Amino acid sequence: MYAEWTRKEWFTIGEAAMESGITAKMIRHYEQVGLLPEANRTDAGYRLYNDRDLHLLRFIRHSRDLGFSIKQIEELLGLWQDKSRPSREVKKLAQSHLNALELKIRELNAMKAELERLVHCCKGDSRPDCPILEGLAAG
Amino acid sequence: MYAEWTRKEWFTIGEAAMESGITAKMIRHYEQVGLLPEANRTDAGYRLYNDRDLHLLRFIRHSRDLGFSIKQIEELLGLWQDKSRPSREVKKLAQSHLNALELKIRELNAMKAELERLVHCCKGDSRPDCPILEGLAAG
DNA sequence: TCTGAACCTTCCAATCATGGTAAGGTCAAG
DNA sequence: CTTGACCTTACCATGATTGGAAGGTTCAGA
Repeated sequence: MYAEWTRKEWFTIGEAAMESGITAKMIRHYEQVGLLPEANRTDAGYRLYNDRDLHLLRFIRHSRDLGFSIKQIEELLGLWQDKSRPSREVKKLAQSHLNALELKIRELNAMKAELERLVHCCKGDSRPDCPILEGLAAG
Repeated sequence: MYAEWTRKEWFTIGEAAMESGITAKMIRHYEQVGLLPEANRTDAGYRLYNDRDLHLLRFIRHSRDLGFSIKQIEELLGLWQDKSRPSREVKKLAQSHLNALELKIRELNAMKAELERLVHCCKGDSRPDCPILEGLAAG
């Protein structure tokens, strides 16, 4: 046998967590709710992850970073693994999430605008009269 | 006694819900978690609300509409009822929530921008190659 | 007066993603 | 062989809201 450089084959859940940016806690959780397949185990019962698993974990992490829900990520994973999916379906899912994001942003911006209005009206000194409270009371 | 027009004195929880825009369910909940004082009751145990209570409920609703948390609303109510509060304190609370709102908006906008980028790259047809999935896999 | 609808009550549970704790098993290094 | 860092499972908590179940009350119409 020739000595050759190989990357690490198996990772504990802690290492997988470091690699993927998902906490060990959440990895176990994702497995429990069926987002992840059951992990391989050592004789002692420790979970073991390989490169393929890490790839999956990173996919999940990036999806979560974009705000997809667990249910949506489940769908994305299905599409990802289905090599014959029509990209139309992926785009539809992404577009739908994009719409939700935009709606949420609009809502938050409306809150922000109104709150800014109130905050700008309030002197913020030691006296009690406060347009913020008046605004909340009056609507 | 002279007959005089008086508005309704007491409201059931259902009527208070209609008036305030907070569901009866949530009114009970707010009472249970201490946001609201215990309501008056009929002999039969029905909750009864008067104009003052409705005023309070509306204050809560408007606060909630601006995205304040229950805990923050509790503080706001305390300040509202303290006629000698310095408006500084109200403004501080509002400003802090405003900062949180702005942070959240920035996060959502970052998600939106990245997701838009991916969506724009994806043809969304019947073929399987999909930059969205590739983007999620690559990060 | 009976009946049924529309109220009301309390309690318990689920959502979603995440974090925390406790009580214990495993493993490598000193 | 002990120590400390890891791992295991199981359970509980968060925050705001919603839902249901099981039961009591009120009120209008027949």
